[in-house]
Amino acid sequence: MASGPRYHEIAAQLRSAIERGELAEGQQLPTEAELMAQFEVSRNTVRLALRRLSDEGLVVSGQGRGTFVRTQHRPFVWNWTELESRSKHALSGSTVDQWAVAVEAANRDARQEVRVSIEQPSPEIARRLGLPEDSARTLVRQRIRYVDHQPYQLADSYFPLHLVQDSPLMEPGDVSAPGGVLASIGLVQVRYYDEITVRMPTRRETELLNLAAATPVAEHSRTGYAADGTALRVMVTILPGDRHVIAYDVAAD
Amino acid sequence: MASGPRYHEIAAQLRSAIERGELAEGQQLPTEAELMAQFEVSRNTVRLALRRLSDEGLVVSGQGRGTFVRTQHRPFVWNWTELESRSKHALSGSTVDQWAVAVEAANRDARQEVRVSIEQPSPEIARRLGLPEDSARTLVRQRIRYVDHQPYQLADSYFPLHLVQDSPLMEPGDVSAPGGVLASIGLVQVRYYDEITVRMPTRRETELLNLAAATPVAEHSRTGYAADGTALRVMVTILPGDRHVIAYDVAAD
DNA sequence: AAGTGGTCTAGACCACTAA
DNA sequence: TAGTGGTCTAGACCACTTT
Repeated sequence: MASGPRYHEIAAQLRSAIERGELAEGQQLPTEAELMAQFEVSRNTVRLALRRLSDEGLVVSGQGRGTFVRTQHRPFVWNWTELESRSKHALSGSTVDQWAVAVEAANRDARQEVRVSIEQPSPEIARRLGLPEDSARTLVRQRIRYVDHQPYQLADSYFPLHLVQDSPLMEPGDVSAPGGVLASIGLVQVRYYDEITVRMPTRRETELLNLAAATPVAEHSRTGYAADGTALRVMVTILPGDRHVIAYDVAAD
Repeated sequence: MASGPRYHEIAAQLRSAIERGELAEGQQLPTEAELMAQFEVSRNTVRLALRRLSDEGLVVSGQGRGTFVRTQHRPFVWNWTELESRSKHALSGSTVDQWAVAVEAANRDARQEVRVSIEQPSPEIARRLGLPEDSARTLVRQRIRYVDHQPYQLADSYFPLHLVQDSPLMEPGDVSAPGGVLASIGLVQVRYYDEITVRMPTRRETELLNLAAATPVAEHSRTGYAADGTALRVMVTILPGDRHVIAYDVAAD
């Protein structure tokens, strides 16, 4: 049996039941009391086993409700090769955010809360924007984005302040323009550099995004450059793993 | 104080000490016995607090050793826009795997174990390769890749069997050729489609990659296409979040 | 009101690491 | 050998959801 700890074995049996489909998605697992009786162990041992499954993202527990096999969100595919050009080539002159366009194209409800502020950039942001660490100031647009009224992602944009002074970007609330807001004030991005890291969410992210236990996030940061190589914008997006797929099209040269 | 559970408060104090740098990277936290005395709680409560920090990826515990502030690996940046062309344009006619080239360019030791087999593809792989789900057969090359003798990533490639029959790809062990192995047998990839998802590792991945608790992974799948639109290859790479950064260059059109 | 998981206690022995 | 975290027990009360 090569058993190891008791709770590993209990977790293995439950995991196997889930993988065989014996416990279907969304179905309730036996209660802790039932598992105590079934395996003849203490409650703590049962809870260790359930915790192990929860750490693997297989189950979720709710106080007063029970423990359930985790259900998959329908993930949203973000193709970062096309995302920006979508709004640029949009036929309508609508003043809707490009993100909202993509979401509503999938027949889902899009909404976002925007907070605008002026801040001294973190060393990381300053580095990406090619700004001096000390004196620089950035315009920050922090958004919380909702799809079908569920929090979906965080997206914070950083602009060198001197480039966007007195532009519409400093207005609170959604802003947009045909061809993109940056372009409308003469700042044309010709290329992007994207970096993606994978990590566990911070407590703040867990609360803002209402994340279930054991839900990792992708931190996607896109730096946009002008033709002369100047960095115009950094956008840092926090994408919960249970509701996003990140996609790219790449030409082999 | 808005306290909530006792162990949340204990975790918050320790977290704050870490963020302030009072507890530096790699430094040992107070032992569980010390924390019991300091906060006047039972051991279980201390362990709940530590577990909370461990779930956030902030600390790691080792039996018999203690609990320590987690140290950052030096992450490896994978630029998927350039990765494939690197070997294609390589000056040397060396027979080294393109991945190994990239790693050794960073002055690190690269090694991989390769297992070759012929399998019926999973529905997901069959879909990506555009093969019928039932009858199809694929050549599978499963690799475990090591950097400086530490497991680093898993990379499984899938080829439609009829395309690579009797080719060098069916040899076990490393294979390569100037310009790429696929190209050397007349299969030229002109574009790729990449998808990235973020999730917790399976138990198997945890063990193969020797992952610390609360280490999420990126699952990167790249499908390569010929000029006529035929899918030639799917490569699924499992990248642990604590040692990888994924990068892309994107042209704004 | 009954039943669920969440928090917490007090104790015990075990497995592993380091001195 | 001493000290660490890992596993496990038995019991209690609390917070929340459902009926």
